[in-house]
Amino acid sequence: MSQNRNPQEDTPGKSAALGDQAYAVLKEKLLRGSFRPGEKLTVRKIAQEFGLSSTPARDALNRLAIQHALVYAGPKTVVVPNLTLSQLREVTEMRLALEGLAAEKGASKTSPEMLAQLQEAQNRINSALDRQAYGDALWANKEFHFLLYGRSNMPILISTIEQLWLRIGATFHHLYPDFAISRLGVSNHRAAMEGLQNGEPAEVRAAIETDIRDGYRQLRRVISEQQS
Amino acid sequence: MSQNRNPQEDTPGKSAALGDQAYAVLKEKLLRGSFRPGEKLTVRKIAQEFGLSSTPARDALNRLAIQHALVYAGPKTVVVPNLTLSQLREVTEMRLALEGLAAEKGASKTSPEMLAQLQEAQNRINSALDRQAYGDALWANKEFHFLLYGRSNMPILISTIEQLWLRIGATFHHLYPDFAISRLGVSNHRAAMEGLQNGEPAEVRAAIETDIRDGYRQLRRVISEQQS
DNA sequence: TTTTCAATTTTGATGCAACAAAAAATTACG
DNA sequence: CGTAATTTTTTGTTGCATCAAAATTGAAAA
Repeated sequence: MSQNRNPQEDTPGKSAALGDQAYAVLKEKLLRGSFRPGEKLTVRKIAQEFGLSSTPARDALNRLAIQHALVYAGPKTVVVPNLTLSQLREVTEMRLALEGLAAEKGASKTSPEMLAQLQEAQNRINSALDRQAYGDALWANKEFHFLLYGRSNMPILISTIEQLWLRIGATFHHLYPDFAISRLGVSNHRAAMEGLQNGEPAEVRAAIETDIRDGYRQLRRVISEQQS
Repeated sequence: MSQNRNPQEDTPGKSAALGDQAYAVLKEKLLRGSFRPGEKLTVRKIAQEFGLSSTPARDALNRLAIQHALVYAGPKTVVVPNLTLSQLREVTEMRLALEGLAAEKGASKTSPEMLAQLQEAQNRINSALDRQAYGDALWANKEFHFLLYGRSNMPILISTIEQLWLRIGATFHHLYPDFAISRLGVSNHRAAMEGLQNGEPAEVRAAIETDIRDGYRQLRRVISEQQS
């Protein structure tokens, strides 16, 4: 749990204010899909939960709302977002453009250590899937992707991608109570690592794009069923 | 001056809070490059300037800082950002991917009215350049681009692009005290409109990409000179 | 039973004062 | 005269009380 507002993009100063912690925790829960979409969050409830006054609690919620990690359902009601199909489609197109770019750039700066790290992340994905620990699987999956993107040395790009993940994060919640996640992207990840090993950035990009498209189909199904 | 937090992406509720106005005004000034990069902004100064207490003023500054429209220079000092060359390069690559996408999507949903609006915006750009009113020229230029992007019906994409413009906005400040802006993108804009008229989205995308690259070269020159 | 309207409670926004930490200014020392 | 230490000022953060607006509940009427 980092007390930094954004692990990717440095924030030179900005000591860990009290409200930053609440922000970080909430953000992580949102990313992992721990919240039920549509769940209502109030200043006072957060304040009580974290044991602080309303000012920093309100800060944390506001920050998340600005990033659209939370959305307004009414003038005085912030809720965990529930993506519509058209929003999911839009985010997917953006992810293809942005993560494609990040993957290609990251792949062009490969190293043996990174490959090992990726493999390690993949192992964790597999083991989590075996244990049916879908939350962990999603988490490790996130690490796999951002490990690759991180090599691009493009902090702004990465933080923007993170924003997109934040938006879809809550939707994952629908994924793991009932639905089994198929071995999402195992072969895609393997293809990415192969491309990496052989110094073929375009191949890595293609693999990641396919991975994104596969994930899109999964979520699309969930959202369709959930909307009906 | 809209009291809405984000003109592109709807925010159903969220009445125009007091601090929202300060936020909107500051954001606009940032976008137009009215601030000198490196300029220090303090809570109390903003509070006094807008005639409010520290709480909403602090809110406004915080929001801008989250979006990186302002950055921390120290633990207690937010300043108007001064892009480095590498940041400019990064933003440019992201703009190419994102605005290219938006342009192409927007172009595929063209209409005669839009063409007229674009032409009107272009006229305003030209007249502003004649008057050497560079602030106005930049403003009309922004309108031209977002008019096109707006047709894409992709609000998330558009707000993300706006974020990027927010980041580079302040850099424009260096542009217009001394430097004359060459007729930036006049021919590119014409090419875009032509492609639009002929129903060639790919052509529009190419024109916009060229426009972005041209603008990049301009800013690169300014930043290089300013850094030395 | 359903709908409408009023009363009640909840909730976000704001101003303000107090506090701690960081900046800036000033002084002392080399 | 320049540098380091110290004092003074500035500044962000937080808690809390208050207010207005919105959400919720409940009652009354159709």
